[in-house]
Amino acid sequence: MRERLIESTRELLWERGYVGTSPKAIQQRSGAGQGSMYHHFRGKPDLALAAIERSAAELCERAEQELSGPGGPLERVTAYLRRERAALRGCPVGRLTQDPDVMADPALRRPVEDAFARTRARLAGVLTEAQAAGELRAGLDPAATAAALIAALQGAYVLALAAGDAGVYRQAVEGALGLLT
Amino acid sequence: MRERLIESTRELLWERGYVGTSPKAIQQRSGAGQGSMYHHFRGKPDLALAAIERSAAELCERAEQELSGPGGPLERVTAYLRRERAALRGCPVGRLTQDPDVMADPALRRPVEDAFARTRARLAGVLTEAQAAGELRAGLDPAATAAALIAALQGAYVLALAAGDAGVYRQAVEGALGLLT
DNA sequence: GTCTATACTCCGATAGAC
DNA sequence: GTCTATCGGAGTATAGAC
Repeated sequence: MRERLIESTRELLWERGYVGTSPKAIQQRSGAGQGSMYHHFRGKPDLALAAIERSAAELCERAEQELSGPGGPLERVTAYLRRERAALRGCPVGRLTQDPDVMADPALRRPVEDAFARTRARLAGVLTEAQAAGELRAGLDPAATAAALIAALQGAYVLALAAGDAGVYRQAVEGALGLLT
Repeated sequence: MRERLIESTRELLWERGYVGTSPKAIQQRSGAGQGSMYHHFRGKPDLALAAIERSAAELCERAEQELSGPGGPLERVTAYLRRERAALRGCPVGRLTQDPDVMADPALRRPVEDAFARTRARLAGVLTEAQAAGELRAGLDPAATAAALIAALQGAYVLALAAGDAGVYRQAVEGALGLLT
């Protein structure tokens, strides 16, 4: 049951954010009762913490898969950027950033902060490799470029959601790749 | 009073989103009473519509100022990207995109959709000018590049919020400019 | 571990007096 | 135009039985 509660909370945080997710909704989706939920977790923030930590870890792992995968540095960056993502669902971690109650709680906020900091650093590292391999213009600042690329991904979700069209996500990603190569 | 209600709602939508903004909070911030609010507006969605339309219009106008301002095409794009923004407050329009209740209501959603569609188109136009002037690589797709740049801005807010540091916003913007020029 | 009962507050709105 | 009263439901939890 503990597991079902965490997964249901992850889904709801993704779909509706922290303020928009009520204990009752979590119970209904997971099939757990009131008592069960408060037995496993102290309350909504505690449950949210478990859910957020898992989502943040997943974000890092998936980035790591592509950025440490096979192929040359620029190829790996391209694979990372082009990965299939559910554009119209938004980013499960990036979304939390817009939630004042999450950002106001240091415990809830830390996993989000760490996930982006680590991914930015990892991407910057691969960009540095790309420069060393002569695949990328030497004049570019790897850290700033990494920030710009990850920002483009996060913003691509925003534009796709605004347009109600996943094609806009892909367009933005291809635009970023066009600038990079 | 009508005016104060709209402005208070704009602020609250910006800070806390649609789900996180209650009629009571609007009344307290604006100084209006229950009766006053429901006299001027039919309810929360009606008031939110007025607030969202104004914020969306403002987004377009400010973009227009820079993109139609003085200077060469690439210079105008740079001015647009580099404009001083309250990074840690997020984008008042982009934020709404993460709000399922806003996106589910066609009336509330339209201003958001239009604002981004128009800004993307306008920026693509200036990028085309830049290509014509030889200031920008001819191989780039203006529409995709415009989407990528606006996405980078929107995502820069996300990264800055995650890091709790406005410097990250500027870093991402400079990274995008580095790729562009 | 899970269930039911209970509590208190806030949400979003309506009604009618002034 | 604004105020107060009132309302049914949802949010977030605690207590105690099973």
